[in-house]
Amino acid sequence: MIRVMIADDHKILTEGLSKLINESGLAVVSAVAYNARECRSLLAFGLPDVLLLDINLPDADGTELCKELKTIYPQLKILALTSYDEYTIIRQMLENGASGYILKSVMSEEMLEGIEAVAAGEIFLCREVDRLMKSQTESTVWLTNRERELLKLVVEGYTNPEIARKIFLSPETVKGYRKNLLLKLGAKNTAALVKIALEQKLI
Amino acid sequence: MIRVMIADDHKILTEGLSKLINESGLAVVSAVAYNARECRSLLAFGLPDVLLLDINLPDADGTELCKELKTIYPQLKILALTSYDEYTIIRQMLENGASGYILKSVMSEEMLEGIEAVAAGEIFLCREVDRLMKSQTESTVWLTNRERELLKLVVEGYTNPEIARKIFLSPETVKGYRKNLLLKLGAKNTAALVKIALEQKLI
DNA sequence: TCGACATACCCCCCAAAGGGGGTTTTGAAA
DNA sequence: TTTCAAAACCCCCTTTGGGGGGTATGTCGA
Repeated sequence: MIRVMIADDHKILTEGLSKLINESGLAVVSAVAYNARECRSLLAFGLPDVLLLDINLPDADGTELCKELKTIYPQLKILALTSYDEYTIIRQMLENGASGYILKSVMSEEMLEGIEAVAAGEIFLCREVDRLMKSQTESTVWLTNRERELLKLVVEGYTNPEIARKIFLSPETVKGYRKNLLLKLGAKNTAALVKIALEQKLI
Repeated sequence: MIRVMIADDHKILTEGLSKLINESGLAVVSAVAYNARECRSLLAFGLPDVLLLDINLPDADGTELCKELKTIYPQLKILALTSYDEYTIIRQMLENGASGYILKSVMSEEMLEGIEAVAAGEIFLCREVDRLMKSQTESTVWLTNRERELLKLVVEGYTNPEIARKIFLSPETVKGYRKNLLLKLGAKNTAALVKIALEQKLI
C-alpha cells in the first residue's frame, strides 16, 4: 500500500481526493496539509511514499517548496498536482526535483497511475503535459538568472536608474538587459513585456 | 433532493466532489460538464436546481458565461465555485447574476450549506468571501467602462497614438485616461499598471 | 584553443511616457 | 434646474524608454 500525503489549500479537492485514493485500493492518504507550514511539520513526523504537491499554496511558492523539501529529504518522491499548464512552471518543477507532474484536469485513474509510477521510482508526466513539453522544447525561450532578476524588477515598476542603484549596475547595463528581454520575449514595449512575464509566469 | 450540476474542468475535483455531494444525502449530482460548450448543451436537456460554476473554464470566461446563462434561464441558480479571491471577480460574478460564491478552500460542509441556501433562493457567500467583500467595499477602486477599455489596450502594448487611432480619440485624451489610471490604481508607471491590472484581474 | 554564452559596459537620437496645469460637453440623478 | 461624474480635449516640460550601433570581460565545454 502506497502512503500518500496531500499538500493543497483547496479543502474540497483534498476531501474528495482522499476518498478517491483510499477507495482505490492502491494507496492510502496518510496526511493532508493545507499550506507549506503544515506540510513541513507533518513531514518532520514521518515521510510518505509520495507527496502530492500543489503549486499555489497560500504561504509559499510550490516550486521553491519542492526544491527545499528535496534538499532536506532527497529520498522523498514529489508529484506535482496543479492546474498550471505553463512550460516554464513544469520545467522549473522538474528541475527542482519533482518526480512527476499531473494536471488537475486529468481523471483519477491517470493520477493513480502517476502515484504508482512515482512510488516505483519512475518519472511520470500526464499525457497532456508530456505533449506540451515535447512541442515546446525547441521554441520556448529560457531566461538566464540575471535576466529573470532584472525582469522581476521591471515588473515591480522600477525605472532603469532605480534598478541600477538597487543591484549596483550601470544604468546603461540595465538598459541593455531590458532591450534584450524585449527581443527575447518578442515584446514591443514594457507593457507587453510585463504582460508576457506574468502570463507565462517567468518571474 | 436538490439536483446539482457541476461545470469545472478539473476532473479530479469533479469526481471527488460528486462523491461528496451524493453521499451527503442533501443533494445529487445530475450532470457534470468539463467546459462551457458541454455546460450549454447539458442545460438544454433540463435545468438542475443549482449550477456549481467554475470561473476559469478552458473555452470561456466564467463571468461572461454566468451572464449568458442567466439571460437564457433567469430561474437558474448559479453558485460560483472557484479559487479566485479577488474583489473584482466576485463583484463581477454577483453583478452577472450568480446567487452565491464559494472558494475551493472551504470544507465540504460549507459548500453543502451554500447549495442548500442557493436552492432555497437565498444569496450565499462563504465566510471568507463575505469578510473580503465587507472589508474592500470602501477602499477598492472601480473603473468605468471606458477606463477598462483603455487599460486593456495599454496592457496589450499599444502606445497612446496607436490607441487613439484605434478607438478614434485624440492622443491627448488617451494620455489623460492613462494618467488617471495610474492615479486610481496607485501605479508609478506602465509596468506597475500592467502588473496591478493583471493581478487584480481588472481586465 | 576556439567559439558560445553570460555578464557588464558605452554612445547617439528620438519617441513615448509622465507630472503639472487646465476646459467643454453630455447625460443622468437629486 | 442644479449638480455631479464621465468622457473628451488641450498645452508645457522633463524623464524614461527603445532602436541602432558597439566593446570587454570571464567561463566552460568541445
